[in-house]
Order: sequence, then structure tokens, then C-alpha cells
Amino acid sequence: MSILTAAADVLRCFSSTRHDVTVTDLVTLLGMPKSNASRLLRAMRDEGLLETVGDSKRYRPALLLAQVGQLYRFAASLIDRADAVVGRVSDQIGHTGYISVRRGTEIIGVTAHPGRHALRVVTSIGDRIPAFASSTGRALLARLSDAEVRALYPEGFIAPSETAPRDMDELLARLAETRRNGFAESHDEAVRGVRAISVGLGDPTTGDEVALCISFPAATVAPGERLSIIRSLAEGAAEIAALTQDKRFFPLNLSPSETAP
Amino acid sequence: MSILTAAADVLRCFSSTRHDVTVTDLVTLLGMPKSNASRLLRAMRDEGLLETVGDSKRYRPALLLAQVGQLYRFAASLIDRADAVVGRVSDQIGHTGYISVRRGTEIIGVTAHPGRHALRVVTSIGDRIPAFASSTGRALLARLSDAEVRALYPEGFIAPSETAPRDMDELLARLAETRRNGFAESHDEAVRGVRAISVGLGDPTTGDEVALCISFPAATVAPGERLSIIRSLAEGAAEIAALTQDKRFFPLNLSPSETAP
DNA sequence: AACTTAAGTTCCATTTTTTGGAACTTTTTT
DNA sequence: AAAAAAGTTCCAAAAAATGGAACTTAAGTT
Repeated sequence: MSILTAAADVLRCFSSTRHDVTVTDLVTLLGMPKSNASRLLRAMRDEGLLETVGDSKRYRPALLLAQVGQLYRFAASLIDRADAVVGRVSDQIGHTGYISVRRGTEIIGVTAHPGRHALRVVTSIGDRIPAFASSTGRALLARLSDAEVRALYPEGFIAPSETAPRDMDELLARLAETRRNGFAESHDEAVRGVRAISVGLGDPTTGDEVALCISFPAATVAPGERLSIIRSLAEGAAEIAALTQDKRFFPLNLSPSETAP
Repeated sequence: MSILTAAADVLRCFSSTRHDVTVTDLVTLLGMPKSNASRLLRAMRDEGLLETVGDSKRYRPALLLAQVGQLYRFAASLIDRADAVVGRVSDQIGHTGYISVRRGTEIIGVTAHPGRHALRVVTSIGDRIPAFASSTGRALLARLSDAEVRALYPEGFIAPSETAPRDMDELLARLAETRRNGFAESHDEAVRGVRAISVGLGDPTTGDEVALCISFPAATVAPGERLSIIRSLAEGAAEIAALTQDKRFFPLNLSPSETAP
């Protein structure tokens, strides 16, 4: 086993609740001999991967890792990362996934992952749909303030379907719900019989914002499956949001009635 | 030579202008045999330190490094607190703020808050600048004794601009001034037309030291505004210094000529 | 489509590093 | 001051890394 494995294991020991490690921490966490732990930590410090806290025996990640880690954000654009998450969820559950961006009051599909079920939702990328009348749109509009949303629709709008919001008040109520829940949902809006779950996400340093969406025929998805889609999507989005330090991200918050059996 | 050295060298290859590397990049940059470069990159990817870009032969830092690097900020909670102060001041006055640390004779940006003025100073984090020829650098060097500063530059240095200190005596004079005033200032040093105000700060329990800096185009900032930047920065820094019980902190001490109308 | 060049991977014996137990030193606690 | 805990150093056996060359794959060029 290469020492690289051990070094990577050490890095994996760090977490939001463990900002530094000691020789004994490694012995406990990784089950390695003390001698190895001692030498490994020193070697990693000598190479600039870790640094000692003051002159104590505690080791923490060093500046080099902060610098290289920072690059990850730029190396992989927000769209790439969001797409990776949607692709994974789509593969896993077999329903269509895509990511979209908002341009004004319209939503534009950017990437798509077709599902593999016989009855599947087909979306073509590049299509424009109204933001207020789609889950992706509302997931993104929810990131704006109510005032900003109002400003976006000075003339109001006309609901294209029964289940879409009919006026501004209804839209703002749906957006408030989206913020509370951490996800947006649509049913029979753009296409009859189709449900969609969307989560919005942004990168404050670049200003990019995207929506992750999974779309499926309402008839073929059991309540439990729907919950699992919501969870997968929200979890993946939350990871990216943590990375970009997206302060406007709304974490998943399932209401009691949702989680009841 | 341990493979850790090689791995750390690979990480050091990444920069704001090089987001990914290939086998040949390593051969060129580090002068290692192709075979080693090939195996090393694959090993680092297998360990989760790097990831391949799409299915190409390009490697970039992986999520693990982003996560661990992120912790650096919190591990060194001084950075976090200092960053909060700089962020607040930057938001308030609209000019670029950042915090930096010193590594030997170099200053490295750690976090940045871009200003919102049309003419703004852009700093990219991770970049290295010489300590003696920047306000951040002198804010940090001022925390050392004159003897320690001399020891840091056994060969002296060469001034990169007209307004930078030209020799050790001039540097020590500027450091004495910094200690007296409680802040360091630069003008036209790294970039023509740019002024920067910096305050140094430390945490004796961890040994960490950081500089808080606000940087702005000299032409757009009136004397009164400059004073208010100095006051905000010094005040925020003093608060943290009190918290960490930093005994080497130099409190603000505006000379009579500064405060005169 | 065949050729040429460049880039990347695999092979192998040799050299170097890593390993883990035990003895030893330092630090902390009682 | 003694005891316990934490960390470091030593050693020979075991494992991994090295670098040159042969090989495979990918990318241009005629």
C-alpha cells in the first residue's frame, strides 16, 4: 500500500468537526501504528500538505491545500458540477434529469440526461419555457426577493395551465413554499401527467445560477420514490452549494406530512 | 525521495493559470520520467486527490482537496474572523478587501472580497507577492523585531518600484512607522495608481498571523474616505486582537497631521 | 487511408522507501 | 515526584518507487 493512500486517508479524517489531528487521532481513526502516524504527519508537514498549529502536536491542512482546493471551483464550472449530480441521480432512478438557467423570465435547458423508462419525459435542450410556470423556474425565482420577482413581471402573466400560479400573489406564495421546503415541484404544468422536482443553486463568485431538475410521469412514481428523488437532488445540490459558499441556497426541509408513512 | 514529495510537487504545479495538468506537463515542469508522471497521476486519482477532466488525459484537483482546503479557513479561525471584518468593511465602502498570510518573505492572498466600484482593484487569491514591497507584507513584518527582519533578508532585496523601500534601513524605518501608526500603507508599489491600507494581527495560541487589507484606486478616494477606511479596519482588527489577546498588536494612532482638516 | 509524430502506458530488475514492533523520550496528569 | 499518556526513533523485513526501453494509443500530415 502506497503512502499516498495513507496520506489521503489522513486528509479524509478532517471534517467540519475535526479541524486538526494528532498522532493518537490517526491511531484511533485509521488503526495505524503510532510510529507510522508520527512519521506520516511529519512527512506531510515537511511537504507542505499539513502545518502544525502553533508549536503544538496538532496538525491541520496547510495553505497549499487551501490554494489547490480553491482552484477546483474554477476548474469545474457550476454547470459541470450540477450536471454531474443530475446525471448521477438520473442514472440511479432512471428518470429524465436536466439542468437549466434563467434568462429574464424564461428558463433554458442547458444539459439533459434522458431517462431509461419506457414512459419517459423528453426535454430538448435550448428550449425556452416560462419561469413562473415550471419547477425549475420557481427554484431559480425563489433565489430572488419578492420585490425582484415583482419587478420581473411588471405586466403580470397568464397562467398556461390549471396548476400553474394564476397571479403574482399565488406565485409569491409558491416561491415562499419553495424556500421553506428547499425544492420546487410542478405537476401537470407544462405537460399533463408530468411531475418535476427542481432545486436552485448558485455560485456567488461568478454569479451563475442553475436549477437541477428531475422530471417523471406522475403515474409511475410512488410517493416513496418521489421522496428519494427529492433527497438525492437536494443532497447533491447542497454539496455544491457548500463548495461555492452559496448563501442563498435553501436546504432541504421536508414537512412532517411528507415524511409520514 | 518519498512519493509524497512528488505528489506535493504536482499540487504546486496548479495555479490560477493552470487548472489541470497532463503527463507531459509534469515531465516538463518537474523533470520527472514519463513513466513516473503517468503512474503518479493515476495513483493520485485513485486516492481521490485528483480527478480526470471528463474522459480526457487531463488531471485536476479533486473534491477532497476542495473540502480539506475549505477547512483551512476554519481551522485557522483567525482567518475566518479577519475575513469577516474585511468583508464588512469592503461591503461598506465598496472597495476591494482581502486577507493574506506571510510565508517567509512572500505574502499570499487567502480570501478576497471584490469591490463594487467600476474601477476596482482585482486580486487573485493564491498569488504571491514580495513581503517588503507591499502594505500587507509590512503590516506583518512589523510584528517581527528588526533583527528577525534582517535575518529574513540575508542578501537584502531589490526594490520593484519607486515607492517601495530600497534597502534594509528604509524598510526598517517604514516598519517603525507602521508600528507607530498601527497600520501600513502602500502607494504605487505593486500596481501604479493603487493605494492599500493594511493592518497586521495574530493569535498567540496558534501562532497564526494575518494581514487585513483594503485596496483602492488612489484617484477615487478622498482623504476623509481614506481615514474612514483606516479607522474601520483598525477598529475591526483591534476587536479580534483583544479576543486573541494578541500582545504584538499595534493599535491605531493617527498622527495629528492626519486628523487635521 | 497510410504515414509520421507525439503522448501515454506497461514491463522489469534495481534501488529506495515503508512498515510495525519495541525501546526510548517527552509531555501531561495525578 | 511518580505514573501514565503521547510522541519519537531504531531496526531488519517487506513493499513500493524508479527510470530506461518497448509498447500502445491518439493526433496530425501528406
